Amino acid sequence: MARPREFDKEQALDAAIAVFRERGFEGSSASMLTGAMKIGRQSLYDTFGDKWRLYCASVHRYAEAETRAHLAALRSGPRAVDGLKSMMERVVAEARQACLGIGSVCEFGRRSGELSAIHDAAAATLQTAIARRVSEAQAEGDVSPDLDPLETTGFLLSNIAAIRLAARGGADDAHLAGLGRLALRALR
Amino acid sequence: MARPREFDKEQALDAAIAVFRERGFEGSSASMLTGAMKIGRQSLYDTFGDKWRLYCASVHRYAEAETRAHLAALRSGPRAVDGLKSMMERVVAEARQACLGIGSVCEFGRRSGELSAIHDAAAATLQTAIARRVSEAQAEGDVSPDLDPLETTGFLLSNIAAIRLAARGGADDAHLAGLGRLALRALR
DNA sequence: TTTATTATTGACTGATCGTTCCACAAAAAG
DNA sequence: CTTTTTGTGGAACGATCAGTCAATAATAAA
Repeated sequence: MARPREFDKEQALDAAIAVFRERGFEGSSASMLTGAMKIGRQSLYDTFGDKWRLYCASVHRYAEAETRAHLAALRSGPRAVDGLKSMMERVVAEARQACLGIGSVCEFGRRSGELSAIHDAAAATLQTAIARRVSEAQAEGDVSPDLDPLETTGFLLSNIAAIRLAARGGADDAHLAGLGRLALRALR
Repeated sequence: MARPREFDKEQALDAAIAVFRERGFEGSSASMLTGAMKIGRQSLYDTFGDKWRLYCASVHRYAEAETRAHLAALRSGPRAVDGLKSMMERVVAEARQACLGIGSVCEFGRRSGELSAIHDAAAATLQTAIARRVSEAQAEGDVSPDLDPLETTGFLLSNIAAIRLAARGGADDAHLAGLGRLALRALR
């Protein structure tokens, strides 16, 4: 048979994600990418197609990993509100790294259907999980009963983005923690 | 004497702002800019220096106009909370146009001192004005007295960014209005 | 060893990038 | 008129861009 691939595809993708997070699509050159991924230029094109496909694959992988992390935090117990709280706390703790989702939304808006589909899929998964947790928290008396679970979910998701954006803008940890705290306080 | 300038400098800058808002710095080419500004290539370099200086001038002018609009909305009466409310409502109403401030923060983070200085100056002006209004609203009983005015200001500013980001991501008007409403509800 | 597949590398493409130079047209003041 | 300044547009700069081709080396199964 043949010579096996010498580099790990997903590991290389993670390196590409790191570059795209910091520099965006337009700001990342092929040489920056191959340098970070530690693969040859030809391997990049053979394995991932072209720069745009690599970007989409990066956003997709990033969105899946991020969704997984959110869902894991949401499962924190014993009460549903504890899950919501640890979700926000994780966001605050990791806000120093730029978010690829926000970056791609800012850079492309809704111009690319391919990209929008990736975002929408991840957002839908996350939305149902958070909304369920909000409803539970309402039943447990930790979230005001006169809040609409779906609208509240949108509020939380949008505040997650806001925290990451503030971090990108240079806000310090205390400021970020305050934002997380106020977002949760808004639910009571 | 000499021939006067045939185009209006600030009007041309507004056209450049429109391009940068939608495409970012890296995504905007010199030909796109001169096309939108309706000036020759040489006039661009003579008048604004180079692409980066044009971008900084755009961000600066945009930040000043945006700050002015926020301050004007804040003055709405009769109660301080009405000012806060109309500020948020204006943001919701105009969220369909991409925000150049968010775009530049996403694209460059804190990499450029020149850009950061522009943001910080605008943010400082806005912060003191909003914080004053929050304190007044507390005195009038419309905002919970156990909220820190400065922290609350940061929360409002960050939610303004969140609303604009949600709009950039494709959220409909009802969703945006809900975000504005919940952000204000969080103050009571 | 042979064969098949993959990685690496350097040279190269055509395009576009930001930017400069230059020549010429236009307009206002002397 | 001339002078002076400004705008325009074509040509071209070197650099970099994404992407391709081809040759070579490496590796593993048959």
